[in-house]
Formats: sequence, structure tokens, C-alpha cells
Amino acid sequence: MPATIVDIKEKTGLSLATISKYLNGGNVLPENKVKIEAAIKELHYEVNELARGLVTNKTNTVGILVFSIESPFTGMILHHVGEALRKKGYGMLIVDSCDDEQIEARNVKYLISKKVDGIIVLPVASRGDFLSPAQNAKIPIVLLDRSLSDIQYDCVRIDNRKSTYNAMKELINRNHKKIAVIASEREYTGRERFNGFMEAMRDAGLEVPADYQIRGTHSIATGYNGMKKLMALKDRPTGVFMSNYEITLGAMLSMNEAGFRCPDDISLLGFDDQLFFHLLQPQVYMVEQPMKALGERAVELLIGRMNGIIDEDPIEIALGTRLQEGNSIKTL
Amino acid sequence: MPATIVDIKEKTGLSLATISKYLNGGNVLPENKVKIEAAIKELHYEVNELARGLVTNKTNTVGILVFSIESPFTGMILHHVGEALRKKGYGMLIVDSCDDEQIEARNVKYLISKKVDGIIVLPVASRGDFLSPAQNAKIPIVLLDRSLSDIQYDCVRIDNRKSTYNAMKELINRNHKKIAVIASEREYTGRERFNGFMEAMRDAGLEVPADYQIRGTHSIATGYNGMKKLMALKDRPTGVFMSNYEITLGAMLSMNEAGFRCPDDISLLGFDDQLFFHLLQPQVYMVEQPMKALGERAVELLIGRMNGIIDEDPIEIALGTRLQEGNSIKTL
DNA sequence: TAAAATGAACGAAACGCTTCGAACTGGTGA
DNA sequence: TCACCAGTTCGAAGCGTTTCGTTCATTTTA
Repeated sequence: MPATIVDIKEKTGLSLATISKYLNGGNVLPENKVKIEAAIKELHYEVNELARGLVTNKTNTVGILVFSIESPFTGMILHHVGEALRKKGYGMLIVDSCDDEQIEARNVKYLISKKVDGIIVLPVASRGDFLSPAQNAKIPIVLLDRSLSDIQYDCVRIDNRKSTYNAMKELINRNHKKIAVIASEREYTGRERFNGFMEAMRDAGLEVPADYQIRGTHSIATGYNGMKKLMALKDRPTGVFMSNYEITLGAMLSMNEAGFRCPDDISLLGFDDQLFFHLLQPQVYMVEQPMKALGERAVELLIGRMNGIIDEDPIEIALGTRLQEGNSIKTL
Repeated sequence: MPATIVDIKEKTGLSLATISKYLNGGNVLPENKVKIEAAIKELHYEVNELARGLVTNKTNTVGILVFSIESPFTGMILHHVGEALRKKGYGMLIVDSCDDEQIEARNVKYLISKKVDGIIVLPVASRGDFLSPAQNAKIPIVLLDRSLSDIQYDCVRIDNRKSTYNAMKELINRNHKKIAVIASEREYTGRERFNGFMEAMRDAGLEVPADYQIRGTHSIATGYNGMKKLMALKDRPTGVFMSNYEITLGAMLSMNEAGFRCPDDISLLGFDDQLFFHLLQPQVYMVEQPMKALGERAVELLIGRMNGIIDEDPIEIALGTRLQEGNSIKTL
């Protein structure tokens, strides 16, 4: 039903080859150019990218595999990734893993069958097996935000451990001794931030009793329940580090509900700045990621691989972070 | 390089037709089934959806055109839309218009050339011209969240006017007389909510002076600057209605900064509930949209059109909303 | 036991495009 | 005037699938 190049051929009397040449920016006689353009307009012709992709073996599309499209973090990063890709002439095929490894594995095969030219992954799983179909298909892959524990792929992320380590000084230098942590343990970032926390504590000569170490998932529930447990302790911590946006949100909800005040009752240090945190009183100290740079670097790296310009072993890029200061930490 | 159905043919000695039949769930002798499955595993075969789409003229992909992928509202709605589509066996091709009508128009053509089976649109533009290429190509279209001013398409949204009208009673019944509004005027939702606001005021016999009517864009800046202007007025309003998430955020930031308290100095009524608003003290009265239902109904409608099951004139579905109560409104 | 009916497998054409090498142009220089 | 050349145009093959109409093998029925 929709117009094809053959319709253009019949309308103009030119050959398929000439029309194709025009469509791809080749040189065509001015008079023919006019004819073709008129026919395109008249017939509402749009190139069929399926057919084009079939012969060129390129789709100009990058697959984006996100752990959850619902998270505000994802939204921001997608915005920057999308913009960077658009500037380079690529579209993106986003697939949502809904925080589910099964779905994630299926999604990889989906992207392969859609013949994407490359894949950017914000993974759910922490092991890389699920990516091997793409690797077999020789599709370039770049991890974003989260690294994997077994196989090394190109990866663009922040230095989670160091960022946490440095941010912890805000609590430590204000004489907090009893500091708890609520961290996700299912993904890379949560584990790294947890490790950064523990290192900071160790180097400061501070103990972290087992009930100060709350591990859970990347979720509001983990923050909510974790903080609840901490508040119920006989020997309560004076400060708490929370490893991501959702956990920070949940923990604060739970404090609000219980009538605990920050920083009077408990001092807080969180991760992943989002504008609305600025609304809160007190304003929370947050580690802020360079979203735009993350997206751009990932795209740059991926395109380098796709064009074969970059051809070395896997590269791991760890960007620095900024600490958004607040007044959520009391000096003891 | 990647394996094709021809490789399978050679490995198994069967014909293309038989293998294709297997791939599409047709009946094949058990022994052949085993052979095919073994070959698929061994060769890491994945169907080439480009080729398949070219002949079937179906891609099992729905294009999603969003005004901005950065907004948390978008993230939530995409999650539900995606889930509903996945259950029906469809993938989604998301394109971000970055709040820019030019990009939006280009994106429509992009989706057409990608041969999506249908399109769900959260539009930037308020006129529908940009969709005509898709209409010419006979691709079913469903609008989501926002309607258009000129052409009527299928649309799933909330009843913006009525929701606002009803929510306004919270302010009016608490004896507020001087109520201001900060609303976006560029998109449908903002205009409708503005109208709902004005109707509620008129029916209550209340005046709305010009400097109480702040119109702007769907942005934090509009909320921020709007509230600033209101706070600077000699005759300040006692209550303010804000037409969406971003504006509410911006307005509150600006109040916080200026040291204005809610509800003591100004009472607030907002739109688009997001979990983090529950963290704020006081908790803001917010009109909450049924995100899941919106996504599901849109998908349902679109699939109905794609299958030709629904075949009537454009349908406009307006869902109801819920008011999230808070303590941001003072009784005068 | 032969004919009819069932179920699977097959060959070839088609989907809409790109691309390669060959065939045309008209203008130039010998 | 003719051979040559650069610049366009053209025809045909091929990308990886599905599908239609046909053939083939097996089972059922009379």
C-alpha cells in the first residue's frame, strides 16, 4: 500500500538504481532530481528501512537495554544517550528489563533479531552470560553505569568506590562514629558503594556492627524497611549512608513517618542527586553523577567500536562525581 | 556473518519452507524438529526480523513518540505501556521529541520508515499536522495523555478539566478567595487544567485578576519564576493551583528559597503525584493520574485498531483521577 | 487392494531496497 | 571526423525471510 521506489520509478521513468542513488545522496542530473522530488512528495514516499537494512546490513539503530525504565535515573541518562546518538544519525531501540533477569536475557535476543548495530546496556544481572548471544553475533556492546563481575566489556560509569569513600568524609570529619549503611547488593553499583563505605570506615578506624549493615535491592522498600530497622535499634547510628536514589527516598519516607528528624536524630548522606531533593528540608548531602558525560562517553565509545576505529581490549571509563552539599549532617 | 535460515537448511538438509514453518510454530515431524533445534543452537541462529518484516509487512513493533523522555511522568507511563505491549507480543520503539516540534515531526517519519505497526503519541505540538505522514501511511495512531486541537485521533487521557474543577473545591471550601494559578499553556493538558481552574473560580463567584494567572511552559522554570512573581505581589494570593509536576516542583523550590511556608503563607494544590512528594512537609494536595490504566487502555485501543477489530470513528477515553490528600491547604 | 484423504515437505516467487559492472551520453582534443 | 573520457544511467543480482501451489509419503476407507 505505501509507495515504494518502484512507484517512483514508474512516475519518473528513471531506473531503480538512479533513484536509489538520489536517496543516498549521490549525483543525479538536476532535471531528474526535480522529477524524483516531485514524485516523492506526491506519493508520500518514505524509505523502507527494513529493506534497506536487509541489504546494507546496517540499521542505524542502537539497542538500549535498561534495567528499569521507571527510574528517574534511567530517564535522565536516556535523554543524554538519545541526544548523543541523534547527533550521530542513530536512533535508539529501548527495551525495558523491568528489573528481571529473565526479561533481560530475552531482550538481548530481541535486539539481535532487530539487527541493531550496537547495544548499550544498563544491566540487571551482575554476570555477563546473558550478553553472549550478542557477542556471538559480533554486535558491539558498551555497559553503562554498571559493570559486570565475570566478563569484561567496554564500560562507562562513575568511580563508585572512590566517590563513596570521599563523600563519607563528610560524616567522619564531623565526628560521627556510629554510621550505618543501607545498600543494594544485587547490582554492581550497590556493591561498589558498599565497599567504598566499608573502606572509609576501616581507614577511619571505625567499626560497623552487623546490624548497621543493611543490604537489599535497588528499591524504595529496601530504604524504607532498612531505616525502620535502624531506628528500632537500641544503639542507634548517628549517621546513615544510602547507596542510591530509591533507597534514599525510602529511608526518608520512613523517617518522616516515624517522626525522626534529620539531622537532629540521624544525619544522612545519599547517592544520585535529583532536583527535587533540593526541596527537602534539610537538604540532603548527595553524590551527584555527571549524567550528560556518562551518556556521551558511552555513545562515543560504542560508535568507535561500530566503525572499527576503536579496536583494543575492553576499556573501562570511570568518571568522577560531585558532592551536592546540604545540611543533613550534624557536627557531633 | 550471522547464521541464516539457509545455514540451517544446509545443516539439516530440509527446505527453507519447512524451517520457516517450524520457526513460525507450524507442524513438523519430531525428527526434523530435533534436527532444526540442534542446528539453531549450534549456529546461534536468531531470526532476522528485517527480512521477516519485509515479507510479512508487520514488525510487531509499536512506535512511541514522547514529548520528553526525561520527565518522571514519561518514565512511569512508558513502564506501563511497555508492559502491556510485551504481554501482547509487541516491542516498542521509543523516540524522544525533546520538547521540540521539529524533532517530533522528523520522528514521525523515522517511525514510518521503520515500519512500526502502530504509534502511541504523547505529543509536543498541539496541532496534528505533524502526524499526517503516518495517517497517509495508514498507521494506526493513539494519543496518550494529550489531545490535539484540530484533528481528532483516538485518545486516552484523564479528564483534566473535571479533575481540576473538583480538586479546586479543596481550596474553595476552605474559604480561599484569592487563588492564583501557574499553568503551562503550550500543551493540551495545561490548557485544560487552566480552564478547569477558571470554571471552578467562576462557579464559586471568585475573581481571578490578570496577575494571578501565570502561563508558561511545562517546566520547572515556569513554576519557579511564576511563584516568585506571585510572592512579590502586593496583594498576594492565599492559595495557588499548579498544573503539573514540573511546575509544582519549581514553585516549591522558589517558596523554600524565599522562606515562604506552606500552608501558613500560601496554600498549595498540585497535579501529578509522584512518590517523593510524600516526603515533603507539609504533604501537598495532588491530583493523581491512573498511570497503569492510561497505559493499558492506550495499548488496548491501539491493538484493536491494528487488528481492525475496532473500526469506528476516533474514540476519546477520559479516565477519572484521585486526589491525594495532604496538609498543604489552610482553612481560612 | 486400490482409491481417497491426510499431513509434511518442497520450489519458486516475492517483499523493497542497494550495488556492481556495463552501457550510454555529450563534450573534448587530436 | 573520430576516439576518448568523465559523468550519468541502467539491468540484474542479491539481502533473509514467508507463502502459495504442488508433490510426496503415509494412513484410512471402501
